[in-house]
Amino acid sequence: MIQKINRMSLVEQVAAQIEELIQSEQWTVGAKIPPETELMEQFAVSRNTLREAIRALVHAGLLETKQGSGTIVRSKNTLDAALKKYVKKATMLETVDVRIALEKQAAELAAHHRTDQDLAQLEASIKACQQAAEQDDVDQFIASDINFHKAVVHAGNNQLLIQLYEPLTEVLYAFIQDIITLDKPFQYEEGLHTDLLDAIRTQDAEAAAHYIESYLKIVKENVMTMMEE
Amino acid sequence: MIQKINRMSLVEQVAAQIEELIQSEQWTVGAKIPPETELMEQFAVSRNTLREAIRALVHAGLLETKQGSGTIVRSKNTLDAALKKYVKKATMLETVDVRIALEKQAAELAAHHRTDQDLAQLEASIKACQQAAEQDDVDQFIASDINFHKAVVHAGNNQLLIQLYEPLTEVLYAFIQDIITLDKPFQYEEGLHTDLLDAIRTQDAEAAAHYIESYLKIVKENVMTMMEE
DNA sequence: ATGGCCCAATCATCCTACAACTTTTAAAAG
DNA sequence: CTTTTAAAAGTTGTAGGATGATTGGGCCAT
Repeated sequence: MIQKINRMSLVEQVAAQIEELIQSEQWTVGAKIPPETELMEQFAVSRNTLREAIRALVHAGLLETKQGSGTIVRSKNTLDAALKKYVKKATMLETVDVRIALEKQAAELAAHHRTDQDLAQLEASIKACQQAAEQDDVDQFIASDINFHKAVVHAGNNQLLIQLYEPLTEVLYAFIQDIITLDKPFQYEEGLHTDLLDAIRTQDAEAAAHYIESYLKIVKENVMTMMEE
Repeated sequence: MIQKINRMSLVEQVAAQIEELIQSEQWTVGAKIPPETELMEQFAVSRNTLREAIRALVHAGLLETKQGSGTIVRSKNTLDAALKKYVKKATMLETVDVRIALEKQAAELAAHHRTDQDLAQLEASIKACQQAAEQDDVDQFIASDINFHKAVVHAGNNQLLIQLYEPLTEVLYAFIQDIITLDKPFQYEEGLHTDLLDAIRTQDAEAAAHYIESYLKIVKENVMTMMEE
């Protein structure tokens, strides 16, 4: 059996290797990578070739270059960057509907697959929400609330779903902030969280999906009223 | 309010312009773009700068270069390429669960927002399935079936959701082929499609979600039995 | 300490040259 | 005239060098 020769261009090879370095966390997010001159030697390619590879990853959102300063690792994967770009362009209403879709499914999966560790994480998130609420710390509360929802999605144990969900949260952060601060003197209804937690704990998928739905229905209504203004 | 100075590099500017050309279909998918020498003049930048811009878009999956031949437009948007890459790496089980999440939500939305045009498209897809089934044309049937599900998602009228769903279908195509050809002498249960169509027509969101769920549960079970082998 | 200046490091852009590959053209062979 | 072969032209890939622009740190005078 004769195989086709895999003729990857040098640029692609270099880019793939750098991606691998980032993926394996040998180059960690936030860290500065070696300067061009050094990388030229290490990869044994010309300046042009190296720069094209780096530029490709910069455009993909994995790296960020600053003239005069250097190049740093910005993100671990491409999908995250691409999704963020798209979510930003989408309307808030569409984003919420997608969030409902993903989070509902995640909650059902969580009810099936949740581990003791997942439950502990969920409880910790709820406790953080309580504390933030007691101290009237709105920012902290939003962060904790989002952490709770992230924990639900993580408990679902579906990597692809997690990858898709993650970028949504960041975009929603600013929005939720608006709702809470604008809408009403913010008060924490703990029941929304604990009901969901109980459903996941007792592995009642149907109830878990129901609670997510009723919670996000409120969010959706807030979005729609905001759009009317 | 002080704004940051927008200091876009030449490469970014060129890349953005090319992306725009592709997005606006002035450069259509499959068509060959002008050679480097020509683009250098048009953008009034050096070859390096132009090449870095093109390379970024090649890496993103929008363009494809072949040495000695030229560069062609490969895809209209970045998300599609990035998602495909990720979905390919994900397990089939995870992919199916994500598909359930998106398609269920889309079906509910479709029940609310469907237009007469959407209904006509759904009916046409069902008819195509029937014809393919009568002629025992498996490939054609799978294509028609996928078209039906795409039509459902499109009827949901959520661009972000559509963007996320689209890449899943391609990956699932080959898989569905395996199920049908391998599992049993393939027979078309028209009820699955018509029930869903009726639910969407009568705007019964709950029933629509239910039919999607029961349909995809079968798919999921097939995936799980295949994985055991 | 503060502000201004210089200097080294680093990325940005441009240029030229050549190699590798593809397509077209034209010549040569039948 | 058709087919084959070879040359030529066109296009992308890689290399190396040169200069400009920006950043960050160190030095010095105030």
